[in-house]
Amino acid sequence: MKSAAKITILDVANASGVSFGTVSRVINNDIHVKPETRQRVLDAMRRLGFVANRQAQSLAGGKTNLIGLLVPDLGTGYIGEIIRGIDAELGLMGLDLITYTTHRTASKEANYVANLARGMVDGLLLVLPRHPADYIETLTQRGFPFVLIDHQGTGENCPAVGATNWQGAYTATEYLIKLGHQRIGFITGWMDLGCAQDRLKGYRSALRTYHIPEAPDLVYEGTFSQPDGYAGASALLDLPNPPTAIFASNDVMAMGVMDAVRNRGLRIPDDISVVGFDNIAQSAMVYPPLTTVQQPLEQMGRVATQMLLGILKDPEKEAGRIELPTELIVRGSTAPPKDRAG
Amino acid sequence: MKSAAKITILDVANASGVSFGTVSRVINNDIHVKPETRQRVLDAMRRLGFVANRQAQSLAGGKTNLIGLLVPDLGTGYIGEIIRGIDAELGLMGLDLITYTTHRTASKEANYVANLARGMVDGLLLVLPRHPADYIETLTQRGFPFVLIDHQGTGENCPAVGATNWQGAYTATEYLIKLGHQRIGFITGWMDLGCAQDRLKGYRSALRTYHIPEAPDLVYEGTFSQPDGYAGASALLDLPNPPTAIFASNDVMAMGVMDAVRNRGLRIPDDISVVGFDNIAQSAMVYPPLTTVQQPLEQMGRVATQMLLGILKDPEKEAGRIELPTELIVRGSTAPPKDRAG
DNA sequence: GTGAAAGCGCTAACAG
DNA sequence: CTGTTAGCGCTTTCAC
Repeated sequence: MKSAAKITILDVANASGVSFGTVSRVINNDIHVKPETRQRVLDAMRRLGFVANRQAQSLAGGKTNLIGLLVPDLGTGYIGEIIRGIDAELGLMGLDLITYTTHRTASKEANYVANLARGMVDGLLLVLPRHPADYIETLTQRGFPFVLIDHQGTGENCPAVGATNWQGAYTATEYLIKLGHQRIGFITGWMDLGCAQDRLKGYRSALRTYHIPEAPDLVYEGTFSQPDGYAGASALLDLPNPPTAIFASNDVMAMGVMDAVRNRGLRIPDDISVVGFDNIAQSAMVYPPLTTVQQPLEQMGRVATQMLLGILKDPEKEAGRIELPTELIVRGSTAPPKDRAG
Repeated sequence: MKSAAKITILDVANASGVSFGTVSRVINNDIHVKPETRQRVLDAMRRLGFVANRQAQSLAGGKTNLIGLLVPDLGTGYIGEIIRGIDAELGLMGLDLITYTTHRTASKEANYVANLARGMVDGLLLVLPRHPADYIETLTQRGFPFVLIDHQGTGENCPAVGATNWQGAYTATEYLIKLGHQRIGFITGWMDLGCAQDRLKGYRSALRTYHIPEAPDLVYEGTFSQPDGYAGASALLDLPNPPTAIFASNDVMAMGVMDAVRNRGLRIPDDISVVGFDNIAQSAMVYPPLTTVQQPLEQMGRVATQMLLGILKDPEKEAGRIELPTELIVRGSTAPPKDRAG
């Protein structure tokens, strides 16, 4: 007997006494096959354990039924949530997802994009791309379908879904101000990412609205990772006139902030209020539970996928940037500042 | 000008004045090409923006240079760590990784395996498979290379890497016993997974070693998810004679336990000690930091990948199960029981 | 309805 | 060293 790995439509054709063209029709649910014949082929396929070779299908057919997803990293709840949304939408359409991790390496990113766009997949979903400029032009001009997720293009108008980062940061800062905080520390994310820039802008706008002077030393530049939160908080608390609240540009950094605050024997929220951004699952689990700005991550995945499917169906369709709303989630890590409360 | 998406080796051949066979040699770093010719081809490739079509390469060449990874889920730090290890090893060999998420659906799992094993990838890495029995036999008999990660086969002897789950659970339980705990609650994981079974067995063995009677009502069956930790802890604390320590089969459930404990106004570790398993990044970040059993997740990814590469190179090579050591990490969530300490 | 034939873009012998 | 020639397994015309 032939190895199961090598069963081709030709074997199925022989086994069911039809030409291999007919087998192909059965595979592709072509209507022009007599039900009886179809059944015979189906039986043979099952009996032989036939599985179509995708490489060959795509090479011949020109499409792969595969969507490529490029993510900087996994293991942060952040991406997992987005993927959940993508998977859900894709599953509905019978498309499969293949995920690539760039580990924040711009060269890998561009390389993957080149490969994927070259026959591996039908469309691309790019989460938090680092240097999209490197390849977006190429993608666009060759008409390859793609959607950016959580990227604030630097001018380019391309299909993208994000969240209202500016608004979220503004609202959170405003909330701290209304609580009575005047000195609010801010820890940024990767400043080459639009979302990080927007959060900083939102923070600044809120300060301006409430006529609070911006102190440059209250802004610490981080990279969205936990140690940055720790280092940032340490630096801020070392200031001659330290802040009474710290707003980190994501939850992971906020965890680092909490750690640093506690390690100095200060209490949250009594001595220092802490606010994060994202509302990842852990933010409700830490102690005290973290006040944060929620991003609708799963929904962002869903919407991005829908956009991509739309472009796939009608390549002419113009798709711009969609922004989903953020929401302030107040939990236990924030309170009025001590000097005012006491 | 031809669209960049359609540049084939034929175009490159024409542009550089050689046959397309030579272009293929250049692509594959064949030694039998005059340096001068090679350079000319390389130049043409760059000029035309040529990228080889992977589908065609695999169809013709019989290999894809792609490794498939099947995971139940993403977004738990657990998998992210493993992937980091896999990526590192694969990167060294110039292989790419494509990740599939099964969302714990057994049918999806079997389906993906069938597809992947059929030309999509050269080898398969399966993390925490749910129903490997469904396809392992097929995979084995057709000689398709694969390695299971963190799966305790139910009898089958196939390539796998895991951790010393029994030992880890034994050590942690022993530690609690030596602290003075006599009533130790245990929350299991998915009991159809070997690792979950082993952890339960390790817990039981430790109790037996120290002649502590096993109380069946102290064992709560969970599914590795946070709500289970919450529910399990709630059930255990409702017991007429509640435990003084709770050992959850993973960190995520331990977070749920901590939550439940706190919500009842009890203090950790003063009133209740809590222990987890895995040592995910967050376990050091929660308050109090969690005592847990560390699994060498990244290393598991590395070792599994090395095994797979070994099998890929020499299919005859027999590979069995490898177990990597676990280690107890003592942090702030454990202390002697109150009645004994006080 | 179904068979036959022409590729999809590339690798891998085989000649020279 | 380089050109030539078969396919890889499948989709898609085009006939009948």
